[in-house]
Amino acid sequence: MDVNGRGTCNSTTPSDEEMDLRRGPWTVEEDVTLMNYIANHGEGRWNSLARCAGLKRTGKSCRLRWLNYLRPDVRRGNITLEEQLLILELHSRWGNRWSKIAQHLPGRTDNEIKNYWRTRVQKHAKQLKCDVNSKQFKDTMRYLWMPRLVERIQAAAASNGPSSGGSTASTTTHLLNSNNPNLPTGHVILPPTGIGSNFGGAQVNHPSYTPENSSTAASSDSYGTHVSPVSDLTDNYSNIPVNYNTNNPDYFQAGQVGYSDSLISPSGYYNPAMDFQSMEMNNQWLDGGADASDNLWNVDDIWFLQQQFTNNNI
DNA sequence: AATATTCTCAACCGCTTGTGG
DNA sequence: ACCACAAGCGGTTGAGAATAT
Repeated sequence: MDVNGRGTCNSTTPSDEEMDLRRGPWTVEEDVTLMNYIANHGEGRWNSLARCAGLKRTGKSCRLRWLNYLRPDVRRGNITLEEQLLILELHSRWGNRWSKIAQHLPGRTDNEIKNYWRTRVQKHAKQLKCDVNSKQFKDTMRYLWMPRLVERIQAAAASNGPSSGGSTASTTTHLLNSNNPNLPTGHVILPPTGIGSNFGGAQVNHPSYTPENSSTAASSDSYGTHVSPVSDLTDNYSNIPVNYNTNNPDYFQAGQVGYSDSLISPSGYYNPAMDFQSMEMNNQWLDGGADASDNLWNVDDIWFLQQQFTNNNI
């Protein structure tokens, strides 16, 4: 096979029938052909690239294969805890803007992040019997899941020691810090002390969003994609005093924007369908039945949620 | 061991946006 | 301003793998 695109490329556009276009999984030969062609000619102009390379594929298919699989800087393997945290955080800002989120996770593709969200995050929402786009679930992510991830990252860092690579406390801090180049500017989340939100009577200052970014988060994008109404959490609450009194003080710092809305706010976000009895029945939540990397909540978390829900539902 | 069910992820599809004539 | 085409994006599907029964 001439991997150099046969020298001169026929510029006519044969029909699909003439091309006898292939579909489905790529073969090793096709991968090699595509990689060699791009190595010699660069990427772009995907339709003509496919034709000139002698690939019986659509340009779209070639582009996707290259971007999601063959590109040398594509990172494969499990999503790390830090990456999970970043995905959750960025999704809370931008919604299903997978490509935009992927830009902040070097080597990860939008497809991979999208798959992660669907298979892991939506699975948890399903297990909780609530909608993944519900405020209830988003708050649960923000005030339980994400802090839990931070804990685990820091625990891993502590056990690995400061000199080890990968997940270190400084890495975590870096990821969460506004100086992190992977994060949008002005981004500050999960400082070490203080919790402000009214999470079950305890007010929690929203950790992640400033008034300026909340306005952008609230807007819908040009695709009409749902964007997390994060600003709903911050709007109108900037003057509410901190009144932290939960037994879970370590996750969010007072400051930034006051935030008093909650899972169980008087506005009625508590959903009785979020049934912790059933959660307990589902031992995945309690005994590690799920993959360890997914099992972000433990008995204490669930007890905490139950207490908060109970106290505020009287 | 056989079968059913669930999970994962690569690939496709349809739509929107960008660009050049 | 309009059209055609390419590129990009997010949603969805389906085959194979993994796990449960």
